[in-house]
Amino acid sequence: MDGSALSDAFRVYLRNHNLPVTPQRLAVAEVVSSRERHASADEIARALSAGGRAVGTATIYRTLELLVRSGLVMERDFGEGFKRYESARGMPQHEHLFCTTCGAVVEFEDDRLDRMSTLLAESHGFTRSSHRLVIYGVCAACRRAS
Amino acid sequence: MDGSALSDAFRVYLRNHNLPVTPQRLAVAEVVSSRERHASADEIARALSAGGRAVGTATIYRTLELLVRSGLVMERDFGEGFKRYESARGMPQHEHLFCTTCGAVVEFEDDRLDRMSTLLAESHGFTRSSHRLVIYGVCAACRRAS
DNA sequence: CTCATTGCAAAGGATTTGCACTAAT
DNA sequence: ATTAGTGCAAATCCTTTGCAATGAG
Repeated sequence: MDGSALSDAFRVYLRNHNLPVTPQRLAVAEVVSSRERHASADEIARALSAGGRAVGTATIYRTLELLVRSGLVMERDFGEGFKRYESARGMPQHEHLFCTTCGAVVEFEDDRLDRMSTLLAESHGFTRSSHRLVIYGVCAACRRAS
Repeated sequence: MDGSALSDAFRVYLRNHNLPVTPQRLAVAEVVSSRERHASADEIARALSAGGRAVGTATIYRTLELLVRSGLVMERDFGEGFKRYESARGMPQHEHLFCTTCGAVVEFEDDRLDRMSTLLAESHGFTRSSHRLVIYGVCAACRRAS
């Protein structure tokens, strides 16, 4: 039950900002980093409860806000009506494939998209800060099953 | 105050599906098509009230759902916490630039992105149905003002 | 000790739903 | 006449906030 890479980095971040390192904060960070699938606030709450370390809803949201602000976690929105969170890990900018049948998410990187989006923004007078691409479709498993 | 292109098409859609053509439905369609800026449900409600043709919130949402299902209107989400709607008009698939300072939205088309997203999906075993790209940045006007 | 965090419960904003009433066909 | 739509208000869902009790530094 040693700290994950994310919770270690979060600990450092909190210290550097003179913010208390609490077990709740570390627990939330650990759950986010332990999930392969992008977690929603509700899923994080359930995982913590299931592990006997229940954390209040407000604290979960407040911690997620901190994690996002620290740059350690990315906030995602796949149009489901709520947000999902994923560790920023070593993937600085990446895109998502979302299976509209089972909700599976596949990530991938593509340098061309990064460059292209910057150029597209500039050609319309914008200074690009980031972009978000989600491709919707049906994954191989679901296509086979149908 | 004759029907817009959108409300005319909506009328046809409703007839073809044996759904009643009501003044509320046409009014919502007209407001959506009359706005250059993508409208939120709330903005549509205000516009209708301001025009002396107030429509109940529930009806607005139910009508927007119909318009989306008909393919005449597209639902958009710029991460503001609510959805926006825009007439599908003659722009089949297009991308968005979102100014993080003033909220302005600029639309543009790019065939390469369409083709690229299909290929990217296929290379990961997905059958693409659609994609959504939003580039976040600062528009020329806001950059100048800062 | 002092000040920030926690958790609960209440508040909020967007969207949905139940239901008596009204209108379209 | 039938059948579906409308509007209101209550209900839901996700997220935020107020505040007394608690814990970190």
